[in-house]
Amino acid sequence: MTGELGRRERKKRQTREALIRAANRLVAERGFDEVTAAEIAEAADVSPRTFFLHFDAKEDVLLGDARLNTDAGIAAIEARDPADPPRTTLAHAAAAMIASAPSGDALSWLGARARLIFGSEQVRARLMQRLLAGQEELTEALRRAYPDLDGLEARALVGSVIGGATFAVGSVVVAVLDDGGDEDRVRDAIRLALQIATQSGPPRTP
Amino acid sequence: MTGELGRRERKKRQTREALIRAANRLVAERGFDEVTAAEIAEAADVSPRTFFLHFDAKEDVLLGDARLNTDAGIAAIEARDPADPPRTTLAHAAAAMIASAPSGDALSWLGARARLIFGSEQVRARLMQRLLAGQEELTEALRRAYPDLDGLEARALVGSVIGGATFAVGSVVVAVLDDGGDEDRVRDAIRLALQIATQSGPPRTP
DNA sequence: CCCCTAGGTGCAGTGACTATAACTGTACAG
DNA sequence: CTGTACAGTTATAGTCACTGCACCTAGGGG
Repeated sequence: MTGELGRRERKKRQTREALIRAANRLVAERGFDEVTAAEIAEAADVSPRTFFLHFDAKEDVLLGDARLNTDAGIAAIEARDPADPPRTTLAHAAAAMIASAPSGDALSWLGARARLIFGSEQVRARLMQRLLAGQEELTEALRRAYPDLDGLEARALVGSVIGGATFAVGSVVVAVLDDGGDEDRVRDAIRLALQIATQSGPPRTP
Repeated sequence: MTGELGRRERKKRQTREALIRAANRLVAERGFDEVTAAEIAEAADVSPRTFFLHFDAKEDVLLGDARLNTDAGIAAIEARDPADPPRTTLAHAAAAMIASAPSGDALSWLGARARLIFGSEQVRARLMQRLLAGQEELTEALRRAYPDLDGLEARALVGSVIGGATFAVGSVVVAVLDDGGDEDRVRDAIRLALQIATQSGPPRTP
């Protein structure tokens, strides 16, 4: 067992990569709805059945690994500044989840793929669903970090911050893309949305 | 043309009501995934095709009218207290949207149907998707109410508050239902989640 | 060299959703 | 009262996402 991967594992990855590459190309050319899963498989030169052995849903081929988002969020919670209140910690977690990328600069990755991900209502919805699914684990992580927190309160906090950040980012990205915005403007918009979503609160207290 | 509806319209409503009743009964008995759209149509004594003429998706038969949610939110924004900042106004809108009911006491209605709506991941996801779809109109309403607000900022604010409230409520409702909670506990949990989601904000400034 | 296993394949099936064309009762004009 | 336009419904026949199953083949361990 060295760090190297066996031939089997390498071939599996090749197949997966081929599917991702084919999907990105076809969807960029024709749009998500105009491409069938079978076509993606065909373009990657594998059987249609194989597509669904690698991805749980057609949308997932554009979204990377779901664990990645959740793990990034959990890591951010565990790396919290002990002085921060839960909401602030969660704000960092939300930013980490939304920007989590396979490698390299996260916001660049997201900016470049924003058109693919947010260009279809279905893919957007699937992304939301996946972030939602990760909430349970995030709540556990938050309660570990703040043992005094009530269970329902923790859930509400996690949902509030994660959901808020996700919707805020989704909304501005779609708007910028509809306006013909390029990768840079998408990145700036994401930053703005995260800032607004996580600063929160009425200015002072009237 | 009095306030009365013609026979045609009445029959259409009867069909729709029959579908909703059949769906509620079957789903309560067997769960959302174990009921096909064709079965609901059969139980309502209409053709499967008719089902999809009344509802865009199988999930929608449990969710009422999408316009209802959006309109309730817009109404809340238009009825704002001029002294409130945008975020506070949006908090009211979010509460109105989530609790909007066909008639009568909203939270009771939601509490009673929570098991049906939040009992299936698919239905939950569809609800989120619909709330998301209404964001554009809410943003317009918000900008009408606060003309100085920047477009992207308005979007981020709407997404942040609506998404936050939705995820928070969804999360706690599922938790309470999983715990075997009854209608009353669901109502209380919704109230708590809305409060946490809309109070927001780290104590002061970082 | 052999055997077990995991990735991949082919096939047949389920179920959501749709396009199309036809049918039926209602409304309404004349 | 009658002809006609049209909305709601229907039957038919799809398309497409996704799944279960039996099978094949190649990797990798012994």
